[in-house]
Amino acid sequence: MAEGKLTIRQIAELAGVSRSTVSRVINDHPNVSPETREQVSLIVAQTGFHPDPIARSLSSRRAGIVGLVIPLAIQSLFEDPFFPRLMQAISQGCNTHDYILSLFLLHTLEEETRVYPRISRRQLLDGVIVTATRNRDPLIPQLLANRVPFVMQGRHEDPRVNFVEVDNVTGAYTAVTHLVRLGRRRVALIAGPASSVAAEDRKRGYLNALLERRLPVDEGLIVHGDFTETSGYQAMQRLLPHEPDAVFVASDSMALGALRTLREAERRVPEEVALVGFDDLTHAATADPPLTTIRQPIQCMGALAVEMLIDILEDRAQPARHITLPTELVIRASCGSLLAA
Amino acid sequence: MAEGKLTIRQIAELAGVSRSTVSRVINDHPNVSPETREQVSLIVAQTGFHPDPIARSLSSRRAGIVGLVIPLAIQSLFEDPFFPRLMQAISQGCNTHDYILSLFLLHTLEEETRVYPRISRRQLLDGVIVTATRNRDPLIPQLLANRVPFVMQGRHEDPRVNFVEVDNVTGAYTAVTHLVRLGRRRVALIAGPASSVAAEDRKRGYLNALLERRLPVDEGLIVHGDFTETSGYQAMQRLLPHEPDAVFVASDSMALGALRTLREAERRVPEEVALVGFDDLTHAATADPPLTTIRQPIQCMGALAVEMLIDILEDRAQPARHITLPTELVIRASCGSLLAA
DNA sequence: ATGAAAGCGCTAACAT
DNA sequence: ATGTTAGCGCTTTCAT
Repeated sequence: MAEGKLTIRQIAELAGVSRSTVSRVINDHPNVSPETREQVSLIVAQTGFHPDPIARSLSSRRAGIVGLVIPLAIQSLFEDPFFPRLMQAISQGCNTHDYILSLFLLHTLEEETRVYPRISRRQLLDGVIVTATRNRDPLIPQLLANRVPFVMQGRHEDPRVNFVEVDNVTGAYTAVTHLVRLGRRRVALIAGPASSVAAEDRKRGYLNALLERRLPVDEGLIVHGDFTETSGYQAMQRLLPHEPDAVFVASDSMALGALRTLREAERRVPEEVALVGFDDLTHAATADPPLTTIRQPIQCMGALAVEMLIDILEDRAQPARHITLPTELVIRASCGSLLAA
Repeated sequence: MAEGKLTIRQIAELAGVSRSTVSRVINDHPNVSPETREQVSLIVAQTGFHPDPIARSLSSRRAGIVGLVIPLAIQSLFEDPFFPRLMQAISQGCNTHDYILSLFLLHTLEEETRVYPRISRRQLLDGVIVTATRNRDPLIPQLLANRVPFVMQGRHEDPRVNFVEVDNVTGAYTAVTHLVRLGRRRVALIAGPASSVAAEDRKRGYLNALLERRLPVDEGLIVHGDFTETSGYQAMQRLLPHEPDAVFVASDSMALGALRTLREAERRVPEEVALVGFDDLTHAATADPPLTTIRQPIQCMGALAVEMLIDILEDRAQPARHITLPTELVIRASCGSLLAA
């Protein structure tokens, strides 16, 4: 139990073997006789010895640390539970696999330019998970150039990039088609920021649904927010003069904001304006009226991102992997499906 | 620019000096002549050399990594923006000081028992920030025993513990006194979990305010939640039969839940039941009615926690420091102050 | 002011 | 199966 400065050397002396043998025991190498292993393990357990991770990293060239990068965090990190849920899943995955998670939230472009190089240098970090990227995030080419193993949450056009995403196009398409089938003809869109890949895909799904039904695309019915409640509130205000009879909102947070606008404007939901959100956050179910939404498996994405990254780290170079998870339409009151009933 | 395997050794050769000298230049040691420094710096810049942080850590016994521990994260991390905001501030502080932030979210007791020892062993982590603790979190004695430098967000009874907290007692006292002054006589409390230090302090503030005004303490008017919206919703339901004319709710998230209950029960807020929350989250201002609340400086707490920890890391052992930040009563419609106007 | 040399604690050939 | 040895890349005395 006595600490002090316990090293592999002392353990070797106490066990009457060489340091290599202790190292082998610690790292579960095969070439150790059962008795020796037993003996050494005993000493290790008795002394409470734990190898110094830094020294271990220096010789083995791996640190057991995974980075999670969230660029431009300031926009919606505070308000939107998306990132907390993702982080939670990623953290859990790291805990399970005995990796340590380092968090890089980049709030400003200045921070980004300072911190990106440190992430890309592939020192300290074994691999990286990158999330919430805009279309041309400069981090990606840097990571590729430096051969840093990484996985993205959200798709990326470069085929070399590993990613886990959700089928945003189909999700949005499903939402809009659902509204159209219910008889809505002026379906508006509150989109996410133009720079976001997910937002872009959801917009495409919206357009696909309209085109397929031969419905006109009215530019006045398309407005942009930044995924926050406040931006949804403002977007809905801009939409009101164009008299939509339904709105597909690209995130639940924005949908809650839109709901607030509609309440203030005394428009009945879903009778006058039907609403479908995206995410299925906890708050969606308790909104007034409860929000119909496209559920995306956030935690699952996080868990898969970790799995994929660790696979890459431990197997080394494989062909790039792309996983696209399905979404699910969750029908509640806000879309008007339940009006007939 | 050519990478490959750039080490301090190559730089030394290129600059025609010894490795020690390069090390001195890199670390801004005084004993280097201006010319030599100039010369070496030039080579470093030209080659884009960056010392390997792991090797550096091994010799210097410091890694430049700070841990952030959030125990029992599952409860409210998803829903309540408190932690994201705190993390954001802590992350920013780390970025500023060139520390890397490692995140430890412990979701279950099993994870806790597995991960706590790794945190306490003071390998890899230079120091730790611990947040959201329950009364007797076993991590604290472990950290103290191992002499791990750490700072808590939230007070701790052991005087050796450094912490940054908010004056929860006075905050709650202010909220309740405000309600009493407005003529409310049956002021209820939706408290946080009994295990939380902050929740306990807010309860004490509530009790102090009642006692000072010689108002009876009715146990039926005190219920507990877990800081989430849902728990606030349920807590308010339990409160309704006891007919409070006001409620102090220990977090805005719970207050939003309480508001939902009151809306469903068709109780008018603030006319029939006045409400004061705690936190001043973004959603408080946009609630219907807008929520009177006790603002606490979350970001400031985070920033100060980082500053304090880094002071400790770089100055070494000082007497323990305790910072208590003030709260602020933010008056909106839900408390009834504006009824007269 | 500079360099030589001894580690930091561990892993991983290589030798036996 | 076990031990010997040479690093991993850097910092830091200690000489000079």
